[in-house]
Amino acid sequence: MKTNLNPTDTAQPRYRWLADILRETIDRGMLTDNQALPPERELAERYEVSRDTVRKALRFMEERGIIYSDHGRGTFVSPSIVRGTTRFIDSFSQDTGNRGGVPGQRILSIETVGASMAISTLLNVEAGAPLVRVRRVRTIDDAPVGLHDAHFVLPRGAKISRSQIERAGSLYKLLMSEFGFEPAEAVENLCAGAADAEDAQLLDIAAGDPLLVCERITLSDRRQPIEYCLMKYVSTYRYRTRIAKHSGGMS
Amino acid sequence: MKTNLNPTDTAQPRYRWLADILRETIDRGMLTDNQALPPERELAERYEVSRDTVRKALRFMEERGIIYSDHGRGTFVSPSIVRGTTRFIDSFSQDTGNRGGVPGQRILSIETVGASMAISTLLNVEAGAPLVRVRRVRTIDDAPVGLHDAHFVLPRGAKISRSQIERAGSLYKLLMSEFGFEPAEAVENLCAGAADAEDAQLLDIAAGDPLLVCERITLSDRRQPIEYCLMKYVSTYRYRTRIAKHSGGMS
DNA sequence: TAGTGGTCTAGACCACTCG
DNA sequence: GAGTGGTCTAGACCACTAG
Repeated sequence: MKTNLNPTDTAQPRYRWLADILRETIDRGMLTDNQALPPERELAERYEVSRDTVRKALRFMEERGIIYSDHGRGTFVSPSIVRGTTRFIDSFSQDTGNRGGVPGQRILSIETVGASMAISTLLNVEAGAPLVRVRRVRTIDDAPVGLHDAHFVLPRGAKISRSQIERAGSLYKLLMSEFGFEPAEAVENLCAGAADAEDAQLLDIAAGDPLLVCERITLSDRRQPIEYCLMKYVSTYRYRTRIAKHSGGMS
Repeated sequence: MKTNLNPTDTAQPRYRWLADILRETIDRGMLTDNQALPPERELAERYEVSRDTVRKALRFMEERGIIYSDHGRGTFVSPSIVRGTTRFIDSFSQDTGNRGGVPGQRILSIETVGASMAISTLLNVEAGAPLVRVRRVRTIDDAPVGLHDAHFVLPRGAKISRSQIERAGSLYKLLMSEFGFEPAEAVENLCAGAADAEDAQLLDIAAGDPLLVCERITLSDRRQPIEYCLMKYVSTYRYRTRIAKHSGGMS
């Protein structure tokens, strides 16, 4: 059985390899909205893997909103409205890219501040502990759409500079490559707000205009809070998300 | 092996039964934030199931933000900030209940309208096709917090009445029990908006005040769009969501 | 090195859908 | 009834983490 005809075998599990193949088939348009994929047993035979491995690939894709399976009927391609709606961390650049816009940023300030009571509690540090605060204007096609106000803990003595961020291309890439920052999960809290004078000036809108306010806490792989970010978006900005079925009584 | 000592065996799969047990252990506080669960092999032995079944239970819980597993380290209880943050359909009543508030509603109108171009496209019906439109004020502890404006297709000739909704307790329960409405997935689109005169009057705020605007399209099990709902929330309302790690290059 | 989760297999049987 | 996905098993081996 051990056919080593696995062309993309760069330390990648077989189910991921299969998922990539199926994903490409869909992306190429060979399979479109609500069309059925081949049955699991057929995929297993065709790609010379066990049915369990096929199922793992399918579940992997289902979690990402690419396909869905119905008991007794088959497995189908998710309609395009749904596909790609799953949110991931660092959503701004990704979302913007997905929608064909060019994401950009203007760094307003980088400073070390003492943690406020509110933020120190969230980040699980002592009030007054030194935090790095980075404020930025986010842009899409050079138009300002949002303000990001990020607070995070850096290793003692570590510093961060404007040119470093620009060189890395992204604040998060820099934090990950240089400071062991490894986001695993995040919790977001959205609400409506009104622009104050400063927001208005930076976003080129009027004071009092409505804003989408999003607070985020990012957790490390060990589930320690490592970042708090306050984001404010103008009313043209869209936050998309997908809600999967509540398959069971577990809240 | 077939130990039939499965106390909660009401047509429930074994992995769900195990998940329920583990979930209860956590809810009771026997296991708290970031504490390790017993190893998979031990759970398998203790509960007399295969390791694969244990893993299925753990993945089921992980999807719901209750636990997380780290390769080589173990499986741990998610911190409480994260637990219960996963969004499901019919989020309003659930969220409100979770946060200790009493969800309520005031039905403003129930009418049959012709589908607008925008909505007909989304719901995949012809422009002008008859749709049922239900407008409601949602309340928490009797205070108005949001407006829901739902549009959906009903079987030909079917009608819906205020008393029916009130009897069923929930619009969605009624749609599910009486009209074969079976939501499987939904896509939400959030942005900031400003209250117009009518919004303001209904929500007891001032015109121009910021609102959290949320559009939702609900899909059936066959992934046909069955409902469009426009929701507007006052600025004190919080929309919480969890973002899982982007585990892999698949967008 | 010991212990943990991650991947994979081959086969069995059940539950559901649809003609 | 034929075909589909869903559950479950028993065992093997790999990959990662930590003392």
